[in-house]
This record gives sequence, C-alpha cells and structure tokens, in this order.
Amino acid sequence: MTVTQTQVQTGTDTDTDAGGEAGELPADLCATADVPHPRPDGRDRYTISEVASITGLSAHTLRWYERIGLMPHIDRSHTGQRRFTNRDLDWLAFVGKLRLTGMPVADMVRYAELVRAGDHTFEERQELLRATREDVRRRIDELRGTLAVLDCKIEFYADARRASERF
Amino acid sequence: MTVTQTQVQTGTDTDTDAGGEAGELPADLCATADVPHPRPDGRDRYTISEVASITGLSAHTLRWYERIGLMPHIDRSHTGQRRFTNRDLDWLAFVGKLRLTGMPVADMVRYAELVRAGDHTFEERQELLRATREDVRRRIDELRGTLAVLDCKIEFYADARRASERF
DNA sequence: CGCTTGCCTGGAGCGCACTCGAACTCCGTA
DNA sequence: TACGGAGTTCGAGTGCGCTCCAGGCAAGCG
Repeated sequence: MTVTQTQVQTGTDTDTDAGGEAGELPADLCATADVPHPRPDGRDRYTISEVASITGLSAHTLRWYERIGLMPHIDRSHTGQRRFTNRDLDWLAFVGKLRLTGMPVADMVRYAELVRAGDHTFEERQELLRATREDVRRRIDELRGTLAVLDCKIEFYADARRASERF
Repeated sequence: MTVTQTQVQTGTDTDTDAGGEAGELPADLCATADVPHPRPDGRDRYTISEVASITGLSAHTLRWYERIGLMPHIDRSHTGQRRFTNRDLDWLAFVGKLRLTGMPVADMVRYAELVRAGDHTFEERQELLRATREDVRRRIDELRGTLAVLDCKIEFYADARRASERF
C-alpha cells in the first residue's frame, strides 16, 4: 500500500470538484495496512455511510469529527455531500489508534492542526507522539499490574471453590 | 500483611460502634501489597480526608462511591463521621485497578453487590473477573498495536527531519 | 408527480464519572 | 462563648464524547 498517492482522483462518480491542496506529498505513510483499502486509489470517493460502516464510527460522529477540526478537510460532491478518500480512511484508522490510548479528543485536534499547518511542525508533532508513546507504555504497565491482580483473585476463587467442593 | 484480621478494632479513637458483620473471614486477600498500610490492623480508622490523600481520590468521590454502592458499608464514629479501615483501603486499591481497565462503574458496583451477597456468589464473581481479564488482555494487545504505529510515525518524523537537515 | 432514500445543517440532549455548593453539625482551642 | 476547621447530606452542575432530532435538499423510481 504505502499511500504514495498524488494521482488525484479523476471524477469517477458524477463528482468533479477535486480542489485538493498542492503540497503534502510524503504525508506520514505508516500504512497501518491491516486492511488494503476497499477501493483502489483512483476510485476512492466514499460516502459518509460507507465510511461509517468501514470504520465502525457513526455518520454523526464523522460529521462531528469534521466540525471540531479532527479531519483534514473533506471533499464534497457537486451536491455538497462528503466524499471521503483512502487518505481520510488512513487518518481515521490512526485516530482510532489514538482513541484507544485514551488520548483526549482535544489533543488529537491539536495534532490535526499541526498536520494542517505544514511540514515545519514535524518537530512538534514528533514530540507529541513521543509523549503519547510514553503514556501508552505506562498504560500497558498499569494494565499488566491489573492483570496480575485479576489472576491472583481468579486463582483465589478457584481455590475457594475447590476447597468447598472437597468437603 | 495478608489482611487476616478478625481482631476487630478496639475503640482507639473515641469511637465505639464497631457493628461489623460476623461472616466474611477469608475475603479475597490478594494483598496488592504495593504499600504496607499506613496504620497496623488494630488501629486502622481513617477519616475521609486521610483516605482521600492516601488513594488520590477526592472526599466527594469517596462519598459518591459509597452512595452508589461501590463500598462495603463503612463504619461511622459516634458523631456519624466515616471511619475507613485497612480493608476499605484494600478495596479501594482494587477498585483503582479496575478503573484502570476502563470497566464502567456500574460493573464494579455489580461486583461489590456480589461480594456483599456472600460466599455463594464465588462462581459469578470469578466469571466476572475472568471476563474482565480477557478485556484487559485485549486492551494490552490493542495498546501494543498502537505503540507500533506510534513508533513507526515517530521514526518517520525522525527520518524526515534528518533528511531536511542534510540538504 | 409523489414517494423513498440518503445526505445536509444547527442545535439540543444524553450518559458517565465525577465535582461542587449550600446549609448544617460537631469538636477543639482561644 | 465565639470561631475555625473538618465532617455531614442532598441535590445541582460540569466536561467529555458522542447521539439524536427537526427541517430541508437532491436523486432515483414507479
């Protein structure tokens, strides 16, 4: 995959307003490529309900994400309907990962703003991700501790029940 | 540690209403013994603000926990003030662990109800903990996946910045 | 032509986990 | 006896992350 698109989508869909920025070539590309992408890069214009069913988010939530500035400017069809691209899908997948970490939405918006601001924010973005990374490390450790406690309690109940069966 | 108390607190504190249940000998004892306990088992009657500073929860939250049934019936002094015991501290530590897992408070209340209901709920309690355990396993895996993505992005920014410095 | 379907917007509402405020009691000290 | 400090209850308020609703538009179909 690797998202090396620049080949703007050629209106395969009654839609033709394209209007994307010119810069933004390398972007991030980490390819989270768990899943290839429902449509190839030339024909990637998804309706909101398609994206909803792909991502598991509701259409409401997708619109809300856009309103609060968590999405990178979504294309519209000539009738004003949203048309999401593969790139938007990648972004949403990443946002999903961040959501799993418990990062507040405001912080994700901050990151999105940095992305929109251009390449000169690389350092700040990296710093933000690094802090998040440390957070995640800590949370994993906490969860491991919790797992130990749970195992211990489960073991306790197993013993108690074995004991009560014996007599 | 191991909480093998039965030696009820002998009013070391102008307080004397004790009034604990009779049963409940083994309890759970997993001892989460990260920290010994601020006071030994005979003299463990903490005020709400002491517990607040020990646990990091606010006094408001502690009262709220009691209201919603998340605490196992807290003693009162003769003037009606709460007196928490080491056992309450242990319970709060456990609740803290559960909170880290993202378990909804309602589910913790459910568990607390089972504990209050007596030993015949061992099976159900064990089942609940087992389900939680699986949850935690999944969350750890998710976080590991997120960590990988973060590392990848951080690496991307590192490369990008190195590249831009080179030219 | 009317009907359905899918999307649009702005704004209100909801559930959760607290968090705070008001009004009160009790206790120790000056 | 007055006062400050810590505790009490009940109920209302807050912030977050959605979630839903009303009212409207555009396209497709019988």
